[in-house]
Amino acid sequence: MALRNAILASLGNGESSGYDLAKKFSGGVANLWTATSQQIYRELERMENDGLVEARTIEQTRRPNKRLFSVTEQGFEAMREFVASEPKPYAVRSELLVQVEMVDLTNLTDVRRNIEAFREQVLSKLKLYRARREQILHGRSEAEFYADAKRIGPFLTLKRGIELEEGNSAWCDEVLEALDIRGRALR
Amino acid sequence: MALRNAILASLGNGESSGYDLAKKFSGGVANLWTATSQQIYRELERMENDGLVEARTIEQTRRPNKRLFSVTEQGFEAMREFVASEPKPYAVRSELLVQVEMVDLTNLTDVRRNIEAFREQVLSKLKLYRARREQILHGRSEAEFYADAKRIGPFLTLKRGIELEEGNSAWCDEVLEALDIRGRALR
DNA sequence: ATATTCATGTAACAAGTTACATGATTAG
DNA sequence: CTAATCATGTAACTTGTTACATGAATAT
Repeated sequence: MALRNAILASLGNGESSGYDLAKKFSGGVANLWTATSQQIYRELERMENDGLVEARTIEQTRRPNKRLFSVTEQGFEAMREFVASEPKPYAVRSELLVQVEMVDLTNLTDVRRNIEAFREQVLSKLKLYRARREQILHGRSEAEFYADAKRIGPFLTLKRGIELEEGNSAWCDEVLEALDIRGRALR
Repeated sequence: MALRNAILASLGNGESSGYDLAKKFSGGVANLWTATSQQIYRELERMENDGLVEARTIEQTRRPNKRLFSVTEQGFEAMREFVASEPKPYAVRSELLVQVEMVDLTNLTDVRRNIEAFREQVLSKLKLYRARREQILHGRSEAEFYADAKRIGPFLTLKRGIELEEGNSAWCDEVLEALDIRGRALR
């Protein structure tokens, strides 16, 4: 019932296929939820049975046919109910953090390598997010945007995504420095 | 196999009971992983069968007996293997972010209320984390700490926790301001 | 008096992951 | 010519969540 709401939120931006949603939820653009394509196809089927979304099939000649899903009035009602409820506390699961926690009990250079690789991923995500931010603002200041725009929700969540990755990036730098100091001290 | 590593990391700080671990993993102190007590008891049992941890029973008179778990040599070997492997990308699941994404399609005041409540939780977590930080540093500068301390891993992950909550706090303020502007513009 | 803390667990169910399957198309 | 993209799904398995159960001790 939780992925369900994330899918509704995403379909609020307009109809899309399971495939499109899967791309958004694969740790990519939408920083608010992660899910695999298998989960999404399964959940879309259930949501269709429950009347929260409806699909129209697009016949394609050179591609497999696709089904574009959109939110029904019942789906919008479900969103209103969800927003009126108290959200569950957020959950973070980071294997990298677990590895860093273990650094003193295992291997410093292994951890270092994983931090460096992560740092690269973070920086490329950040580039994407910032470009998307500029695209949405389209020259307006934030205050102008908040007053004028059709929708501000997706922008506000994008902002959290940007700050999260900026935090990740700064943290990587701090950890790398700490590991340097540590390495010198232990030698 | 993932909660397993988080538990090993936690037991690296010394033996503890399922109950103690459950407290740490219930979204509380350890910002690197969340799990319920049920998951933890189940996983500890499996880990014991697999020889990664061992338990000694403490007989108590006025409390139920408790079992204190500690990492075996096999457990340490498992940690070294894990640290040598590439970590899976982190997963975030935040119902609040999903609600914010929906704000334009539902109800502004409901979202606002949930943000305000979240902000309070964030601030009290921050207070805890910062106190813990000072306690660990114990008057030393970070550089001194990195060179001297027995373990730096738990401190480095705590730092990410602090920055994460600072980010949450700043983001709450921005969202509240955005919703204010929005509210005035829509009136 | 009542709620919270300590301390463990079982059982049922929901959600998430991994592996497999298909098959044409287009970009490098 | 190889890899990636488009587009959908099924099946098996592993995790995570919720509900229930027990029962004394201590804090409000």
